[in-house]
Amino acid sequence: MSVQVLSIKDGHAATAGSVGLPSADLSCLFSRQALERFEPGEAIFWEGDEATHIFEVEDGMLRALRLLGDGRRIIVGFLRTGDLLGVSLKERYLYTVEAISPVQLRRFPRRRFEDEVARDPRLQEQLFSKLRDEMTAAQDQAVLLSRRSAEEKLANFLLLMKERGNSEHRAIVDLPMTRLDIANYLGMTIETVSRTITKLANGGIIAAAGRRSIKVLKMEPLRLLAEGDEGEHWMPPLARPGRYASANA
Amino acid sequence: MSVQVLSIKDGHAATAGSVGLPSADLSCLFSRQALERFEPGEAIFWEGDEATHIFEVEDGMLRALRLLGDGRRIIVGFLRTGDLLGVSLKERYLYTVEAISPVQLRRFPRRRFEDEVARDPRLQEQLFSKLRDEMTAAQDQAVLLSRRSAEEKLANFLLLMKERGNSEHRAIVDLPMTRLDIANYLGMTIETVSRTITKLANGGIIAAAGRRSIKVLKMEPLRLLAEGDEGEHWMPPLARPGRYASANA
DNA sequence: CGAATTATTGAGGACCGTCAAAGTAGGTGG
DNA sequence: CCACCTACTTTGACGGTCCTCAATAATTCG
Repeated sequence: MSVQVLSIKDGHAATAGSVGLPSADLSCLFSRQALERFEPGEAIFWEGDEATHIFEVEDGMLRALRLLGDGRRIIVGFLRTGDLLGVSLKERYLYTVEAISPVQLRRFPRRRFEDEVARDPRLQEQLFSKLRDEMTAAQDQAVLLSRRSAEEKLANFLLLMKERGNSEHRAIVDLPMTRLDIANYLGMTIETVSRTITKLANGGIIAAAGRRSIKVLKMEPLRLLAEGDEGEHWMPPLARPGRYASANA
Repeated sequence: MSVQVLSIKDGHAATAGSVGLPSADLSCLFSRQALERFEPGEAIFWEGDEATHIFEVEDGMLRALRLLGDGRRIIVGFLRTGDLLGVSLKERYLYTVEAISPVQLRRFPRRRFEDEVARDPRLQEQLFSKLRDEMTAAQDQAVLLSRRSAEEKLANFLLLMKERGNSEHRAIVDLPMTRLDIANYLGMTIETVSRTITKLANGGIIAAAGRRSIKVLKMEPLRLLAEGDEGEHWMPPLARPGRYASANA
């Protein structure tokens, strides 16, 4: 396919593949880096710090957050095993990242990362793919936030966490983050998060299994709630209120 | 610093620097393409369409929107002169784009675009930069949507539109989009948008100059509103309610 | 086991969404 | 050129949802 290229940098000769595949995978860049551990609550970096490194999450869950002028806290995303951290940045990190559960990750200098990527079309392709995923996630959050009711938001959140959960076959959704994290991700208060969970539990749609995990009992009603098809299929047979937005063209 | 590398790919030799500037600018790719015109309301492409082209906006304003299952309309962004359209995509467009004002743009086949970019490190750099900008915009919208009050959201929106406005020196903010567009961008209703504008006007912070433009009279109060420092500096001297979110680490 | 943190539940009220109607452009045809 | 029609915007009244404040309950960790 493509001719192998010997890349030379700062006097160091770095083979870009030699015998087997070049650097078949972005992860290969990280695989030789030391494994670092972070305890829950610890920060990996802060919003505004100079963006010197890219990270790959080996294990655990993290939260990315921004602090507003008045002290309000906004969670812009949750990171899990396999996620790359810091690829979408210019000179400075634009959010703080903290460990939620015990975390293991590997770091790679941003400069070298960019050099390596610029050098290998396969890595380029993978990086673009990651960036597009991140874009999609950011837009999905925007869509999520513009959902109207608390129920709708939470239903969507649960489905999101379920899809990305490792135990794919089970109906158990892991929620390592606190209620405050959820609230700050969905743009509501912890009280409303709590009340909405209770409400869904009373409706028989979910069941709280411990505080940090939830079991989905009825998948379809949850999906319908998430799509905005409120009521109609579960507990209180409320009259369906009118529609929200109208098309205009 | 680092040794120049001649990269060879698929038998094509691409100079990474050579004499002059290769294709100095991403825009150069588009400059030879035919200029296309769209009238207000016309769609450039639809969500779900196969993503065959990349576009560069020459003139005018567009909206990018997604339709939810229940017919709700969500505006995920506004595009202006100079913006690239479709770079963050995989196989399919993930939103519909429609002209708001009369629009002129140029299109470029996505395949060729990607080839060209893969070939020239300078274009790569520029593309990454564009992608990062788009990322930042998406995240900023998420932050905007998680703002609490309508006033806060609208103040932020006005400042956003002002910054990106062409008449940088004036206090006039152009709003070519309808109230419905604004509402669907901020996650509220047209009535609330309208009421909030009236409220700001009554407070002497802005003045409506025609239907589609607004004059900012007092910059500082607007900034404070945008930051969540509500009241305190303008009309009704309300008691400041308690804080919303608390830190937790 | 006790202290601190996190989660749940309750009561009250503000804000914004809903429904409804009037007002304003803007455009087309008589 | 004005009348009329349509689309958009503004304003009003009302009710529901969710935020605020507050107290209690459940967990975690020393």
